[in-house]
Amino acid sequence: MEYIFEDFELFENEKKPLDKGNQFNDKLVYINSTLARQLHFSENEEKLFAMAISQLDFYDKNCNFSVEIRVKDVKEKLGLAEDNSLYTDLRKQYRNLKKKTTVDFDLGNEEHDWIIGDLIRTVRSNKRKGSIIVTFEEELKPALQYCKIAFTRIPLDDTLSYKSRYAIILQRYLTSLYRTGKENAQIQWFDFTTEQLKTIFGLTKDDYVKKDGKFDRWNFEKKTLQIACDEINSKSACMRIVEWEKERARGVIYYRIAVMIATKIKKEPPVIDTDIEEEQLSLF
DNA sequence: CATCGGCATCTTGAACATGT
DNA sequence: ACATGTTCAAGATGCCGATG
Repeated sequence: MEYIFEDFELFENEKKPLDKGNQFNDKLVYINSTLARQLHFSENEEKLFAMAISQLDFYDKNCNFSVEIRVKDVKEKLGLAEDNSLYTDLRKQYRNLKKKTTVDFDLGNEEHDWIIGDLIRTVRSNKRKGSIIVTFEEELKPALQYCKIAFTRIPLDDTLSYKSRYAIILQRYLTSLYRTGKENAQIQWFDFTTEQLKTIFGLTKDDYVKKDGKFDRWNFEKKTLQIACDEINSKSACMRIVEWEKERARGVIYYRIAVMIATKIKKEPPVIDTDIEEEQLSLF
């Protein structure tokens, strides 16, 4: 599975804003998984990145790939303490974040074979103004556009409320697959092989493999999928994992995940009972 | 009897907090 | 800003019972 850039042109020529509508296709998912494999953020880094990229506007003609972030707002959203170490802590976190935004893609076009770079070029602080300026790498615009879609089509508050990064990743991925229909919040099923799920979660082949070479499925489920589903169900404003199950077909074990996403959110999203009725869905 | 999946518990290391 | 202590999630280990 290699990264393909051929559809980047499509996005360049796309007229409507990338973060409106539901323009996802298989290629997005394809690239998404490549990015997922390369971007391994901790929870806080996921949040800082999502906040930064949510401010990026590709349709601003004067877009200079810089976003100004109010430290006051970051502090509030992440629940950081107001003390002298605030800027020191943020400095450290942004430093780590920048390091982890290194991407390495095969281009395979006539001009270039591949490209290596950091999605974030610089991070500057202006303590007097109380802001931090994040500058993204202009040369990686296509990758940033995919990130923009993937990271900001889900409510920022969902991302910010999760403790497990697997919840953030799973919601992002399921959202990219989910087709919004006329009916609000229909249940849709998605199948993943174990290998696909590991890729989505940014795990390597060797993760959750016992010393004897056997895959540690129980721990894998409990520590990634189960935690992610539980967090989404208890905290997300718009997504519910109705259920997930294992299925064996031709020796390969599939995970089938039933998900529903509300596009119109009423005041309080209902809690999902174990056996949910069709009528209840329309309320959601 | 051997293998495998299910499970509880132990270990470790990264992230976070605290003190200097 | 750095060093040190603390916490907790991720991963490892190994037992147990079911299955064939």
